[in-house]
Amino acid sequence: MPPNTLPFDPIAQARRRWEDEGWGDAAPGMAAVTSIMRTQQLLMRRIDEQLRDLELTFARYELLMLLVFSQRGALPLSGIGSRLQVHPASVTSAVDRLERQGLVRRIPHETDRRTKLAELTAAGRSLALTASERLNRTVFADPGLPPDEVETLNEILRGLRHRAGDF
Amino acid sequence: MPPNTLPFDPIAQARRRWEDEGWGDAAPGMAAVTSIMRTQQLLMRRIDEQLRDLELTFARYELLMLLVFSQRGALPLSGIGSRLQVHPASVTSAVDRLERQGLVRRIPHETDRRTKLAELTAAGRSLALTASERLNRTVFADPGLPPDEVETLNEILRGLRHRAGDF
DNA sequence: GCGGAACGGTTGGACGTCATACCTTCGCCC
DNA sequence: GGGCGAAGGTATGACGTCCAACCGTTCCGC
Repeated sequence: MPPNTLPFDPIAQARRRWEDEGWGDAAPGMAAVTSIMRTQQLLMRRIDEQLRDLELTFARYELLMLLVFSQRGALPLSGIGSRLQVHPASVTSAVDRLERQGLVRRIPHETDRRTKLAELTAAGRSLALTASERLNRTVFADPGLPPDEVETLNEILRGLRHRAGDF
Repeated sequence: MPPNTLPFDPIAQARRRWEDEGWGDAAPGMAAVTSIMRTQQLLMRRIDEQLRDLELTFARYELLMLLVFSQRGALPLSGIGSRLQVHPASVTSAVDRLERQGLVRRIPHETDRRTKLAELTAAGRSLALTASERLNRTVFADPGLPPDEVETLNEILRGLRHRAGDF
């Protein structure tokens, strides 16, 4: 991992260059998009670092938590895909790995023979809670922002996601 | 791509479940982190869709733009890595592809024989500008937020990145 | 000066994501 | 009720990211 610290803000610099180039109308949006990308990268590293010794990734953690909160402890793969907004092939791949790890089982749908459900195992449920406890403590409880900015961020991104067709 | 639109905000739902679980102190941060992840996913798709027929990805586009703005049109691979905050292996891989596409050339460093520079070709510079024009028009000029929220977002994320050691 | 530490880059492997193509099963409509 | 399109999953392959290990080069301290 590159824990390098730059001597300046690369995004502010890019924004100035955008303006110099005559792209002033697009400069704020460029900065915002780039900021999101970079922040995601930083957070993802921080999270995966916490999950590494549990042999989980954020993608698989999210999938597990989805099952934990799904009462029956089982969901059709298609449901997982639309809930997490990822490609069907990604779901297949994640469930494959979780199944190999013994955290999830594939079971047939009651009536629809096309559909398969991913069902949480006891080990899967237990590991999901361990991981949650750790992420809550080391990342979510202090994401790196004052509480009022966390809320502002949530509101702004909620609007963006809504307009982007997320929900 | 899953252009699926959910009938509710999945992050708001997750937040409520976090609170029900007794994790209220971590709930806002969890929502913020998850929002960043999901927003990045949406934006990345939107961008890659625009770049696809130029045979570029956002990662390679960023690398090209770095070179465009580097006066000499050339930078050491290590410099690219620390500027974009990506692993050296990722730089090698991106430059490999750009070189195959004829957009970049690897040239030796004047004095340090360990170092290689990635140098923009004429085709690389031209394609970078075409891609910029398109992204400015289709994404950056309207990222999906009102202008004041774009600025607020930029400020909040600037702080987060700073405290995360980005610069 | 010289020997070991640090640096720059590459390689190979793991994982996540997507696109495309394909198979099975379901559902609907004539 | 038969056929055809849609839906659920999977396989394959491309790309991006990281880690761990490695090689050659440079730097530095004794």
